[in-house]
Amino acid sequence: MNASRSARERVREELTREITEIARSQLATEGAAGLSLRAVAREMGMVSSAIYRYFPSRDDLLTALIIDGYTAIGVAAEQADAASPPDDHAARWLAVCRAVRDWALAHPHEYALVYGSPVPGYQAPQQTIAPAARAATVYGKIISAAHRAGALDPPGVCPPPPESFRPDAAALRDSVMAEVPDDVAARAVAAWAALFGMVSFELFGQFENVITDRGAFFEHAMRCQGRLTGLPA
Amino acid sequence: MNASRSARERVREELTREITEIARSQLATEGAAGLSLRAVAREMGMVSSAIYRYFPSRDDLLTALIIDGYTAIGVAAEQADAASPPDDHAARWLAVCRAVRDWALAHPHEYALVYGSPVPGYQAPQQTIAPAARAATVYGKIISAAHRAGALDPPGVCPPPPESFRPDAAALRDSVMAEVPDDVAARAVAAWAALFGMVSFELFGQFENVITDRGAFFEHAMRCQGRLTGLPA
DNA sequence: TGTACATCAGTGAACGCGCGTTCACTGATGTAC
DNA sequence: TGTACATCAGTGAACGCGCGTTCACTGATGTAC
Repeated sequence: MNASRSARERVREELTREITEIARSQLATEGAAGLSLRAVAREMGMVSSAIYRYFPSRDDLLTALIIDGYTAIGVAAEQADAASPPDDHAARWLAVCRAVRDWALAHPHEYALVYGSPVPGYQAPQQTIAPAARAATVYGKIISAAHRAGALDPPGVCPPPPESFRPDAAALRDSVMAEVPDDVAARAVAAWAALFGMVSFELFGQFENVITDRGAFFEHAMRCQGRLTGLPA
Repeated sequence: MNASRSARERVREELTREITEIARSQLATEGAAGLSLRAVAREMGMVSSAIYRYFPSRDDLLTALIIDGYTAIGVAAEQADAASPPDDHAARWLAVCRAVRDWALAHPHEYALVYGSPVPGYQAPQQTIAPAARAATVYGKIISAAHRAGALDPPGVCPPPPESFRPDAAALRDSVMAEVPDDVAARAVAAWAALFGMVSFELFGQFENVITDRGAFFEHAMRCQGRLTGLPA
């Protein structure tokens, strides 16, 4: 029977989801290195070997969490962007920045899992690539739209990007930020990296005793980075 | 006898150094979470409990490694700065950036230990604060010097920093970048975070399939960030 | 609708491993008279 | 210069722990005739 087969499948999906959720909450208290199949099983009220019906190994569970992490950040970015006035590109950029930061503050260990130091002994498989690009895609669309609308300042302060960046810029145009010229693409990537530099600095404790009002400072820094990319103030 | 007491002490210092060195090399292959006292002892040809004559716990060994890491980055920054023409502030900034990146690429796990996700269950003690500031101090001196020489462009592209940043700016003037106005301090901190954002992106794999010539791109991005701070091109 | 068979989820015991830390000890090195 | 004592480094055994993974099994759920 088709309905009953999918009944079993529904239970399976539900339990798979529950496992990743418990794993996620363990991540939140122990960090990635402390994630243990046995602990997850314990919390599920299962025997540890039962987990292997759902994930063939610990690394596969980690992969699932990484994909979820990237996806969650991507979704947060998408929602923040969608809630902003489409023609106010600077506001959209700031909204995405805030979304990334807010998500990171709310899920520090998950953030560390995807944007922090790699988990030792873990090699990220191919499947993580597409979800990883999701937030960047939102960003790319904003830059593209701003460029197409003629809303981007001329380079001004920035020197031209290196020759060797040309093929990368072409690839970026094909994937996430259509039509933008090389120099805009270069500055855009730099600003994107700067965003995560700020978030990581805050999250990993580098602003301890340095920046008090981190939300306001972050906003300011991201405005500056936006200006660097050519976005209006 | 004083000479002989210091003989014993010299051996002690030597062995302490050897332990941290072996620990460092283990860090390089296993990452921070995989650092184990027993493995260090094994490689020293000692029994595991002997390590406790030198470090009261695993965390103390970690602390020593963190301090060494910050110090090494600080020293690299100092040397790079000292080798640059004192009046060419943009060159000094770039030299420091390159020094940080080169060191990070040469010691990825040590970099991850100090600037990556915090080690789970490890709380950084007070002793790590001073060494952590060493590289930033070099940077602060460059910005101060540039400001004093009148070599910094007016803010231009950047909005003014938030009110709440004023006390932080005052503290920064007292510690690492004397005399600079609030807005310069704010942009300087943002650029500093951007530097580590770039290095972390590269090191933690975010530039995979995105940036090909990472050295050249890094240089370009850091030039842009320098311009953002007001440094000349 | 009922029965024989196949699939699948979960069990429980076990393997083999490495870890941090403690503790009573031996023996060498240093100190004081 | 020699001897009694104190300090210290390193030993080896042990405690108690948790881990990932395998494997033969039981029993429930689903499938085909």
